[in-house]
Amino acid sequence: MQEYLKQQIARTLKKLAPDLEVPEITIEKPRSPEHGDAATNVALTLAKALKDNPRSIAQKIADNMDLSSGYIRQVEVAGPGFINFRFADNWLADQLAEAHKIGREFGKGQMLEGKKIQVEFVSANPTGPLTVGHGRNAVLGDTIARVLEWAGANVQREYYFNNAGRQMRVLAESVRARYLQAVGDPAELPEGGYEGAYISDIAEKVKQQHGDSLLGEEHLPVFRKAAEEEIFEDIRRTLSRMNITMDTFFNENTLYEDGSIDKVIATLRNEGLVYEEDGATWFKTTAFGKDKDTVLIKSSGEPTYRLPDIAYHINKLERGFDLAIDIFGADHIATYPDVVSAVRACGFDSDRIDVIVYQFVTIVKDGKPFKMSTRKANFVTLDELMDEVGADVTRFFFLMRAPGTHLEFDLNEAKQAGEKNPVFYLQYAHARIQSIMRKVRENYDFSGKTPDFSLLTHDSEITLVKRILEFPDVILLTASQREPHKLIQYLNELATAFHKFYHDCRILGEDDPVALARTELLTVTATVLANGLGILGISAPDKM
RNA sequence: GCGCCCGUAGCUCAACCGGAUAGAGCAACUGCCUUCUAAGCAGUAGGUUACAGGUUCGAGUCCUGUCGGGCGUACCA
Repeated sequence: MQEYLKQQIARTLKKLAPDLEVPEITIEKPRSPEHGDAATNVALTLAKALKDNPRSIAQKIADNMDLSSGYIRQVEVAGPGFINFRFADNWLADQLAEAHKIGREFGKGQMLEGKKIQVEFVSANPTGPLTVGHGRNAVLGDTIARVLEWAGANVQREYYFNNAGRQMRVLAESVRARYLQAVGDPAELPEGGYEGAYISDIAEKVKQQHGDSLLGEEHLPVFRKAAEEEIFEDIRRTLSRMNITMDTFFNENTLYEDGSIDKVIATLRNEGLVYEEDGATWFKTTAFGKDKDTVLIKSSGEPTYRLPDIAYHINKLERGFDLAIDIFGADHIATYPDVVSAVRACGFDSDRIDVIVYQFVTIVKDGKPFKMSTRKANFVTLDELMDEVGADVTRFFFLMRAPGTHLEFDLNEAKQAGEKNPVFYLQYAHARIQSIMRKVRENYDFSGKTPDFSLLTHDSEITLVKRILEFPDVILLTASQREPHKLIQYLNELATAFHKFYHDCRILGEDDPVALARTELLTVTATVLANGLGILGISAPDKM
């Protein structure tokens, strides 16, 4: 519908002012229903270019539009120069019939048809279980991937990790220390070692497998490997509980082995952006407006994480993705401009990299902010959270708010959320419909009959139909802005429209034609709810 | 100190990249179950959009400054 209106308006403008360059026309759904079903502000934006007042322009457009299709019932100039449209009922009925025919696929779009997109997320190094802090990243990444798929894209979910650095060495030493303790050796955790109980669990497993044959320091790699495998296994299990499956795991080490790292340095050096000083190798970030240059290789010969980051992003583009999306926490906000600068300096199109920065989750426990640290074992794991509130509520909580806002996660509140939780509002709507469907099947036989949606004339029915028809636009909006909370907001409105319908209109007891039209209206409603919840990775139960 | 993000109802958050009367949920108050799930519906109350200027037909949204919070600002990841 939006597209149709845009076309009509553009055509009208061409007719009225042939020389005018047709601007981007935006169609909005007005906040207030009194302003119609759709509105545009083109007249306001064109006032200057046409040297005419907005209302007069709007009136001319309205008078000259071709509405012979019959889809628009009313065109109206209002306020300072908005043009408001009202949809005709037969258009609604036609569109609903179309949605009904499409069935489970309703809402899928082609905006990103043929595009290869990679979403990289979670990317936590295997040093401990995923915490609530990782949750927002994981759920955002997965949901954005899902909605991009609905918009037509071919999406790959990738997890980037590093199993070789200092972190991992300390982790291995920590496991070894616990192992030595377990076999009766009075060892101590290394400085800055990992204190979590899971370290002892891993040590215990190693002990069961190897007995006390690993006393010498040369066996450290065994502990490292055991820790990595155990923890990764754990992470995978947690992700899967949350309905997340990664397509690929990318080991940072690959970039050293295939020479990408050296190539990046060489290319940047060629561009005059790399130099040596104090034994270290520097990247001239001052050339891109930073007040300091950045170390790429430390004087110890060890690269900083920024170097592989650059190589990694180039690698993504070389793999042929039209778009590579990163899900980053606020702590990375200062580093990605360097990566983008370097990628561009190496001759790649950095517009193909898109970074979504989300603000941190503040955990509130017993009314107080709770500072987490993996190393000090001071954290709430995602598993613990899901044990308390379930995967659906966990996902919903992280998706409810815009990524850019600080999210306050009150554990006590989430735990006692129970039936007060907003996710149940959506699930309840779906379950309620299924319950009606069961009753309808017992009382009616609609086999082979086609619904006549023009019988839907009640206000509550019309509102529900309109909401349903917005779904494809919402998918595209959510996909292009990569903000899942917009979908949640929409589903809330849809559920509200349904609950209102439920309150005002009945099926059981109505004559066949009306009952059939309403039943199939609910079939489509349930489909949209299930599709929407599916994109959020949340279940749509048939019973509650 | 400098850079980025944020500040909207008592609380948690929206507001479709500058549009019409700033909206939901929770909490509070009032109604509605002999009829398809009351985990619901209808209603009341709640606001100087942190503050002060500026830009224009029009600002919660853009620019400047102030205040308050978060994150960076490492030869840590």
